[in-house]
Amino acid sequence: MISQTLAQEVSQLEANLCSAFADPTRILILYALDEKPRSVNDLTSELGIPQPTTSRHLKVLRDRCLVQTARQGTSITYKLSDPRLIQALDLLRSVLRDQIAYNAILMEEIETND
Amino acid sequence: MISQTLAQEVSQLEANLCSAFADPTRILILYALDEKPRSVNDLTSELGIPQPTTSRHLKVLRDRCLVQTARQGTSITYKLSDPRLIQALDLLRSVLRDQIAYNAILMEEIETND
DNA sequence: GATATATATACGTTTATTCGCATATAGTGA
DNA sequence: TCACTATATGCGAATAAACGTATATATATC
Repeated sequence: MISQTLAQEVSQLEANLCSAFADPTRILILYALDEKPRSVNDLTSELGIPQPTTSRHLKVLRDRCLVQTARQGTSITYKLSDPRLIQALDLLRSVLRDQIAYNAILMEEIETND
Repeated sequence: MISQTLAQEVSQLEANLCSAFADPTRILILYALDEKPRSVNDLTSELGIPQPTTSRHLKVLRDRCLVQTARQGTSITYKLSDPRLIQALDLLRSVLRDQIAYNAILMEEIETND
């Protein structure tokens, strides 16, 4: 039995952090913010989604301290709070790439044996 | 406007992968499997959860190819399919640690100014 | 101070997730 | 083949997420 409560507490926090990644729009937002800081309006027009949707996704990221805000005159600029977030996402993306490559090989096998 | 459809498709896949991380029990399972491969029963008793719960969480991981299975006699051994999954989780955990450390400093500041 | 623009929130609805419990399925070994 | 054990699934209930539309808040400029 792995030491309970502490490990559970940590994994609870970690899962909560990860739940921010469990939405495709938020992934796009994070990568966009990694490229350069942007305002809500910038993100809204670049992603082609309604402004309230952008705002709500940003709130999810803000609540978990994944982004930081700074008012720039009339607008608010969001930026990534930690580059490791993108490092982690890139790692997962590389896993994804290998999975797809593997599936492609399987597909070829099937076609060859056909 | 960032090139749509392709970027969207990728982020959709990535979000789907990440949704596997959005549950504390699955985080515990992944770390346990990283330590060493285990059967469903092993995980069930180590995590202290009902067996059907273990099985369903494993299904989520299996559906996303995050774990691999091998029958060992009467039981089924699960193992991590890619070490990068833990690398990514560790990165996020380090972000979490820094967040907590930062909050601790803030707390001290408040107490000092009190 | 009033208006305009940027951002955030409220509300209701729809869709996913999770869980407990019961039960089904599938290998194994006699 | 039959029963035993390990694993998986079905079902219903409870909880949480996401979205569209409307609206509120806040800063800036006149």
